[in-house]
Amino acid sequence: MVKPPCCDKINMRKGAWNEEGDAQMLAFVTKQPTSNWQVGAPRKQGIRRCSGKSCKLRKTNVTKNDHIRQESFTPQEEELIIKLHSAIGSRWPVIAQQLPGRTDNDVKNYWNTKLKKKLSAMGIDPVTHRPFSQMLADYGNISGLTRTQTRMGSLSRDNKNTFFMSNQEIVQQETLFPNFNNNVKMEPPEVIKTDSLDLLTQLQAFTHVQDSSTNHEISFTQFHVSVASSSSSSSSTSSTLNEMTPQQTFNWRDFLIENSQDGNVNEEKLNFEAIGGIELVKGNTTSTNGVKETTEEACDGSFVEAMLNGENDMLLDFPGLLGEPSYY
DNA sequence: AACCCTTCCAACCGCGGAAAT
DNA sequence: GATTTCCGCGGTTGGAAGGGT
Repeated sequence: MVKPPCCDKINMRKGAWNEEGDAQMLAFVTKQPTSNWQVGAPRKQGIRRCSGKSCKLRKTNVTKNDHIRQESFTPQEEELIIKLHSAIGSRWPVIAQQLPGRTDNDVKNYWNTKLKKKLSAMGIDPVTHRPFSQMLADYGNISGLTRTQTRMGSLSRDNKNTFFMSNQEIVQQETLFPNFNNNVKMEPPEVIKTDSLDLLTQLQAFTHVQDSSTNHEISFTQFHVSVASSSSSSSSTSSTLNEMTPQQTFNWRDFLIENSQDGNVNEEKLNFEAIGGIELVKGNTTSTNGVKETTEEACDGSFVEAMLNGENDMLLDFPGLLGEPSYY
């Protein structure tokens, strides 16, 4: 047995909503719990729209004036959108979370209609956030690398794209985004402010991958993030940085590096989850008596996302990232 | 005034994963 | 486990509004 269809899509109304439909919809959604208007109930109330999907979207737009900003995006918001898109791609709900008063659709529309063109005009590919010239140059150099080297090379180039632009590109960006090069500088601040943008900048900064045809290595700069103790340690969701009070210092190096307890072997293990342009990777580098071995795999970026959301007890939520302390 | 072009944004479409049966 | 629907999300479309000629 399967679930009955909520909507046969016959006699359903499409296109713009009118006042009558809005009134019906609002009367319905204010009476019903959210779980009810996600299914077929709206149609039973005479609202001739297919499922609650359309109602939900319309409600978002109708109630927009109450809490959503109507003015155009500020340069600071533009910068943040570009940085976040560079880091996590077109995950608009996540990006919109970092922009109070903006919906995911607002951000998406702004990106598609304005920012993509702006970046293209600057000679930067809005998909990879790399200069077109560099992409063309790289296009001829794809052969000859192993799979890992190719991917790590990509990560490296993405970071170069973020941090090491040509003078011409920097001038272009300074013209269009006066504050943009706050992101370009490699050095993360020693003491971290508690807002998401800085967290992202630091995430980009801590993984600096050097790539060559013969080896690659991961390094980072030590710095600290101020985070608060969670008031409810068992829950990691819905806490925001604004609600937190800095109480303790978290050291990235302590988190990322596991040192061997064996005094006879000089070992350390570096765990990482890195933002690499359009890629997210996690893995670890084990160094035994100076011999390094790195494993990597694609990841869903949940760790990065948790940090962006200010989930201060993220270490408890990502035990798999640290893995079992194994040395070999 | 009429037409054309551009911009903006609400709404729709289709996909993939989750949930229900 | 298989099948079907639900739902969230990214991408796209189309109409309204405004500006230029």
